[in-house]
Amino acid sequence: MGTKGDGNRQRIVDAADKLFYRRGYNQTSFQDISDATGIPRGNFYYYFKTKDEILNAVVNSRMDELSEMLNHCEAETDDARGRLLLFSNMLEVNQDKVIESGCPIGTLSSELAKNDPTLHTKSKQTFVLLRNWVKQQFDTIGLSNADELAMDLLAKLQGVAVLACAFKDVEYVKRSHQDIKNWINDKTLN
Amino acid sequence: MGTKGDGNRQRIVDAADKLFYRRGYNQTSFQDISDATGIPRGNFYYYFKTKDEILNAVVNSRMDELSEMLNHCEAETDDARGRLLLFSNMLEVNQDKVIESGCPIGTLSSELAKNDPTLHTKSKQTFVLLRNWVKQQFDTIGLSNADELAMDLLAKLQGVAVLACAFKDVEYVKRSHQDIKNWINDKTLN
DNA sequence: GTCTATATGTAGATAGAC
DNA sequence: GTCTATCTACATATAGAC
Repeated sequence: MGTKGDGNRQRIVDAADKLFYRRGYNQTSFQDISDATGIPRGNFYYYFKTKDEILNAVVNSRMDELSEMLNHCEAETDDARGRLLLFSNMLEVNQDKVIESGCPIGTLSSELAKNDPTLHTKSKQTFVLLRNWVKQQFDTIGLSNADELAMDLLAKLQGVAVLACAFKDVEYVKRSHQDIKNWINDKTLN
Repeated sequence: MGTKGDGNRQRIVDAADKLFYRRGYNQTSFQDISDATGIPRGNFYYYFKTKDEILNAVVNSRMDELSEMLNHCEAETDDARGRLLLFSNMLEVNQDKVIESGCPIGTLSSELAKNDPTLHTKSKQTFVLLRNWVKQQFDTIGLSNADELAMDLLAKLQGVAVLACAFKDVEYVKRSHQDIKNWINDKTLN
């Protein structure tokens, strides 16, 4: 807190964030992060005891950014439907990254599910955050099955992300995004 | 062909298939496959020049199994809707594995998208096989947007698989499978 | 706080005896 | 065809000088 190293710590987290997304957690080495930041490998252990701790910091950082984005959606409009539509825009806004590397939340979760359960649980937190926020929007409208609708919306986004990345298809993303917006309207308009 | 080593070759492929699914391609070592089969590490290079070649053989093996399964769906009924419903049962039949490790096709594709493009292209073949088969079923019914419907169905399955694995939720799988069956009926019943 | 040098383990891949 | 021994590279992690 307030010490000189905080800048370096954040630079490590930011570089790891991008690399974990683009290459995966397991395929990202300390050397990769060192190359990206200019900070020597050995120095990382001053900030983090293990690679797991870097992942922890990355997930926390992602959740902070996500919360900010969701707060922005809330600030834009009082209408829950409008908030959900804004949220769903994420898919098309990030379409290039999604086509290249998939959804950062989904792919990290899928990767870590095959390794350490502790790491998988940590990565899951981002999904929980999303699920609760989306549920809250459906709740506001007064829908009794808000949590199921939240899961359905997240599943739609994840499914599109997996196929968009597999087939590298921009048009598919655009079409699917429109389908999702139609679905949101369908569920939220009485 | 017909030589003594074919049995060992298949044992390697089968063990690698399971390990690539449960631990991921990158996280599976030759030692892991050796432990699973009892065949020494160094022996693998008699059958495969590189690890990539093992992946190639695994994907080919998976496509053979998948083709067999799809042929089985076709043999069961002449009704395209019935075939699609049978196909969608895959989700609930394999629910335990899906919850533990996700969809074998989707997670492999997502993993390899972050590494070698060549490997990703290879893994994509399984998706292409599925897409074409599902499209063919919708075609049979006479739907003009058969390919879009095929992508939509695959996306639904992938989305459910990602979330089922992330949240480890059996009830969610069962409910979503029912939703998918309803969707298939909705699209195929005039 | 920052850096270099290094320890230790294990990965994929090879050589060569049998 | 099958196996052991080994090579080379690189992974995470540590020790200790500055």
